[in-house]
Amino acid sequence: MANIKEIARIAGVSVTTVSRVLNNHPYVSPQKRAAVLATIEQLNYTRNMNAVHLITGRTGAIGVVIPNINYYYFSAILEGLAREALPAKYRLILCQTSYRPEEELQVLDMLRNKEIDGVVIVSTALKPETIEAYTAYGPVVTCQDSGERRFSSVYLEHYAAFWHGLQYLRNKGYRKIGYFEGRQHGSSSGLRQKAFGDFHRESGIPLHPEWIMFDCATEEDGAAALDRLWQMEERPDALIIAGDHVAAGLMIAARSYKIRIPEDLAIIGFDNQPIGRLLGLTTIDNQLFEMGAAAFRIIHDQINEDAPSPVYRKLDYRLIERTTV
Amino acid sequence: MANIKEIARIAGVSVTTVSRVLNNHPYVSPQKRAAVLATIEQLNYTRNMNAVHLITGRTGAIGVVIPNINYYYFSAILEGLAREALPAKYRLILCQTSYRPEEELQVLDMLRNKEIDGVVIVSTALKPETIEAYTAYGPVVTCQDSGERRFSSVYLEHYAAFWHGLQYLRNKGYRKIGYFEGRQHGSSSGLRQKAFGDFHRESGIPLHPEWIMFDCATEEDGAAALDRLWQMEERPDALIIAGDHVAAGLMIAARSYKIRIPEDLAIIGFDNQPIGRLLGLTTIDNQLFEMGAAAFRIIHDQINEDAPSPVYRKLDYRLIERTTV
DNA sequence: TTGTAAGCGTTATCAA
DNA sequence: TTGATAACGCTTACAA
Repeated sequence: MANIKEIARIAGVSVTTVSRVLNNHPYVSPQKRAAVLATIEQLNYTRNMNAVHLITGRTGAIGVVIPNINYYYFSAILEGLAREALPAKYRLILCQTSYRPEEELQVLDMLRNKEIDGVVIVSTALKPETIEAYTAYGPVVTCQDSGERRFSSVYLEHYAAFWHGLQYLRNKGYRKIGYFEGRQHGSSSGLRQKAFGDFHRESGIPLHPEWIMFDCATEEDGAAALDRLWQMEERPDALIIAGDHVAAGLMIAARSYKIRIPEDLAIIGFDNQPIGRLLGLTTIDNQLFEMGAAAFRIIHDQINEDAPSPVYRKLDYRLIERTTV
Repeated sequence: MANIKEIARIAGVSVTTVSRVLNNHPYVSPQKRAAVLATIEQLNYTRNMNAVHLITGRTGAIGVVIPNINYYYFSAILEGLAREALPAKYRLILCQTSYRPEEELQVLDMLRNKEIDGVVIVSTALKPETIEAYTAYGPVVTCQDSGERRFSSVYLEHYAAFWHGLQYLRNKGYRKIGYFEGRQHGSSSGLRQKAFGDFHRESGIPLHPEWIMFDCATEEDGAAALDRLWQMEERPDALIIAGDHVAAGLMIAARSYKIRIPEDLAIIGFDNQPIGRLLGLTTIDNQLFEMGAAAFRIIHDQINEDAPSPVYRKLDYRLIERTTV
């Protein structure tokens, strides 16, 4: 493949001039510019971007740490990210980590290696301290609340949002509340668990630990959790479920038990997913698209600063009343 | 940041020796190796990968052209791709294109620019001729049948699979068949449409064009298409639906019409998605994970050849009988 | 087993 | 407005 030197030679100019044409710099006469462009065309030339990255110290790429692209929660954030990043001419390097720390560190190491200009951590198993150590190499944004750390974050107040949902159930008269959750140990999940505990304590409603089901990640997990619940002697009359798709699985399974919703069992979901809309699921919207979009905007701003201070951006939640409560 | 020269200077060796240590080459004495490693540790050094990419002409990255990560069909292929690529130490550069040719060309241009070592095209709006032009710059694999082109492909026989599904419906006694499809103009979708037409012609079953619903991409589209269908005077007694999630949306909506499945309406889906499993949806499995995995394996093999011949890998489909037919 | 030096293909600097 | 030439940070002949 031709390189810039060859273009220069054939066009009868210096490599500097070719470079200027390539980068739309001023101070190139129309004649030379035309000659260069013609030669580029003729030789079907394009730059070797690795050389550009080397000398400029920039790559125009953002690394994305994401546990699983298959789940709505993550893919919606990613979608928001992509919608902002691609028009801004940034590429996204995706790393699906399944919460494996080695994989997550690999992306952070890419920042160190200069392969990427910044990192967006959608969800992680890493400790905040570990992430902080990498901020020396470039901007890092997480999509979860990590407190006032030395890196930026865009986050939803999971504690308040969950509390709001529980309060809503209580106001509607429900006193026996079950809870389906994804990961047991996770930043956002931990906040929701705390809200669940604190709410019961403060409102004096007795908490049934056996009605808390962890590891509900898929529709089928939701269905299976209902099976377990319905084998119990005492059952809840309402459920709060992290993830509308899990709630959807449960609702579908509920039919075979002839459970009427909300008469026998009220349900409130989380994420405002399309499947929940279809099922009339009452849910809490948490602005997933905006989360991704905001994360990119922060990274983008910070890439051009030399010692950026971390930004903490809180997103609002919103209860969407439909027909399951 | 420190560079290889500085490491060499401080460790008291040449840059070559440092490079050898970095790349685990033989012929380095234990003493020097130790000294180099100690210095690397001490200065918290890592390579600038852009320089490595420049000199080696490799980047260890694969570009992925994917219309939308949010849809199961695509994300499942991506998942399969990631499962093979990441352990092989390849990174995936994801470009969500929404079938915009400019975006798709951008990925192919990255191949030209040496930013990536190969391209996997999950689904595309580009003409095969356009793609062929880029094979000069590196290996390209598509996940759809493009005929015997100058690039590789992993594909499902959509025509045969769809025919199989239609035949199955016919054998079960259904003669009034409707059809929900995603994109009207698409490579795989075109094959399915042709199968639908040919099947009716050959079997003498009258085809009702009004029962063909295009642009069914989401659960809600499936529900809406049922609405339209149920306003008609004459209705089908069976449906073949490209995409289990669309079928799922329809099944959920069917409840409010009190439609019994399969007594009033039989349904056969496509993709074997989890939501379909939950609903007992009869479907056609098309090995999406394997499709992604195979695509990577082909790319991976071809990266090391200098003039690789295209590989055409056909995947098997399988009808999964459940309860909706 | 080690080191010198020549690339890789760009952009940046500085002088003309 | 132009062009030599020096970076950028690494790998790899080739020589020792």
